[in-house]
Amino acid sequence: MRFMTSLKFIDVVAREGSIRKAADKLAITSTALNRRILQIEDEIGQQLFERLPGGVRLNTAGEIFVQHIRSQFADLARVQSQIADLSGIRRGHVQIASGADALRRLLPETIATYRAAHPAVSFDLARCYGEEAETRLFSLDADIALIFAPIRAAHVHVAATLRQQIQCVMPADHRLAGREQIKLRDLAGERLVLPTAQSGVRQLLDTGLLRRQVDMDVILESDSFEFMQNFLHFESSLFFQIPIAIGAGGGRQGAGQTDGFDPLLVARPMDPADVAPGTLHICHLKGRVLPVAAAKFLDDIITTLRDTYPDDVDQ
Amino acid sequence: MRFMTSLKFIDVVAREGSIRKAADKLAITSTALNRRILQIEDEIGQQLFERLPGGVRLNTAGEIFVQHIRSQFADLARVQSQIADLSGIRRGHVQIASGADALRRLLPETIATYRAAHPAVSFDLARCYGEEAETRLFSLDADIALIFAPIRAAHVHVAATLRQQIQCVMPADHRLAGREQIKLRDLAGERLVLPTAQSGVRQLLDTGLLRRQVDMDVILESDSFEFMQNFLHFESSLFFQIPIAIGAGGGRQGAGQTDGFDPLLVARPMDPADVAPGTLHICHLKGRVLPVAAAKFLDDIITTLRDTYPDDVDQ
DNA sequence: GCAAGCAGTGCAATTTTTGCATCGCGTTGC
DNA sequence: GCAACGCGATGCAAAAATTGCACTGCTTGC
Repeated sequence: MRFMTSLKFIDVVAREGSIRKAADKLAITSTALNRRILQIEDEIGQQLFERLPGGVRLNTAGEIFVQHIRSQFADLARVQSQIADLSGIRRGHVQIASGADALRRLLPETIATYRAAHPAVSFDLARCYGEEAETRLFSLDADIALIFAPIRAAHVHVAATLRQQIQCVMPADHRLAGREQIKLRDLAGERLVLPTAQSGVRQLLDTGLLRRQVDMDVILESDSFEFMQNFLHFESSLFFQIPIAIGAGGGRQGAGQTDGFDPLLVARPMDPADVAPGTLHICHLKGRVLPVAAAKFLDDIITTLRDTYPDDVDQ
Repeated sequence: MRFMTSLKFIDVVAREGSIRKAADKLAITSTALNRRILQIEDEIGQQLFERLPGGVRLNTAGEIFVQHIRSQFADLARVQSQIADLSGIRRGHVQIASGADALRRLLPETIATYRAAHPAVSFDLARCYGEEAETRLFSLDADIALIFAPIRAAHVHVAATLRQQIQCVMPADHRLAGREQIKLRDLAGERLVLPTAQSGVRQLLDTGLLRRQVDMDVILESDSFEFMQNFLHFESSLFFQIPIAIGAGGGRQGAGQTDGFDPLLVARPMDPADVAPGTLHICHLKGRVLPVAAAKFLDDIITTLRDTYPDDVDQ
């Protein structure tokens, strides 16, 4: 897109915080880039960057302008996908910011199904925590965000929510494996593997644990569910997941064994009285018209979730 | 704005319907313009124009793309005015599509007041009838529209409305000048000067006249209120206006004589039972964020109207 | 069937953009 | 406190793009 290059350049400089670094990334010389920026500032009639000894930084005008640039790019993508849609084949690119939970099973499955129907659509998955996901929506680096945590920013529109009760995952021969539900006091003396403090699952657990003085043995913290799950094969301990991450059916949350999930492990729900259910938020930027591909995929996700967890989806 | 020229070119070609005519208008050769368009079509990967023997015409993809281009321009204007606002002085340009009614007194006064406070803001006034005003909003050739007629299109957002009773204007010595209200049957035998059929005033009159079989003498039709008003100096007759066009105060609609209005003429309201009150709609494009200058002016207009006609403004 | 008007194209002139070398400036590290 | 470093800015020549001219092929209207 030749007619967008200058704008793209500004965006990159803003992200890199330095003309030279941005020039490297864009494979041109810093002088060429520098002059393009000077030229645009001249045309706008306003400085967009503060010149600092270590590089450049957006000033207020620049912030406004860069936000405009990003929305132009997002809008152009939407228009292109709309135009491509005219020819029957749906083309496009969908950018998703998601927590680790949804990346395990929900998104791989949903994306595969979607791509089977629309092979010309490509995807970009960024794993991140709640706040970063919201930032990505705002900077238009993500079309859709799946956040298992409260929504903070006002600019986020929640298209649907899914209630999820935290599951306790353990070896199939664990002493608690027979229980229908796990209570917090059952965890006393157990070896626990917990997600990092930023994780929504962890925050819900912490809230529950704060109220009750349960003496526990936290042997490990990790931000990788895959690691934690595999760790259980080597040392008998407990870790925590939400159903979408293990593919557990909604109605029969206690079913434990689920298709494709590790056969040596079982999942048992925590008692809702002890640990409150969390909410997965499926969001996009408020006021934004999504590209057709992204809009349709958003639809698909919500439909999939409603089919799987008919009672827990709200819109 | 160098980085927008190619897009501007496409917009002009779309409007002109011919590359050569557009090239003339843009003061470049048709070959240069032709190649820019071919290049962009190439970059988009899609034809935007159908080539006809007599010129070019947008195809569906082109329609979508041109709409995108126009919204980009409008958005750029908004961003620029927002950036200019940072430096304290409000700059900008406000484009208004309005019926003749509001152009007579309301807009001159309101714009003058606004410009006294913000001299760096310029205005563009296009006189047009309801449907064209809606089109202008959609093609982003107008930021704000004042329409004294029903709103047809779904893409128009009505920010405020003003009820207006049609006034009958006559020489001060006319036999009806003594009446508080004019009834349709009073018009029997009178010489009438009517606005054109497209006018909202005319449509309301016609609706009223249709129900009653009043025999009238239409001696003149015109789309110029100024002409009609001056005509009354030479031949005693009646014409019709709404209060905002003659600056009549709201509560005392029967006051007749109003500041600055022709001293030889008086205005008397039509009986609402005979001719229904009309509605002035103050609108902008739905979903659009107006530039600061336009947004503030819209505010000013509504405030002015509410001050003048406290009981007749709805929001 | 001929003139007029249209979009598209090859080629040379022109304008714009780029890269190199270099400057001035502020920070960092010894 | 001074040298080295990294930053953005600038003069100038090379490279790349855009442009204008002359011309083609096509359709329509007279």
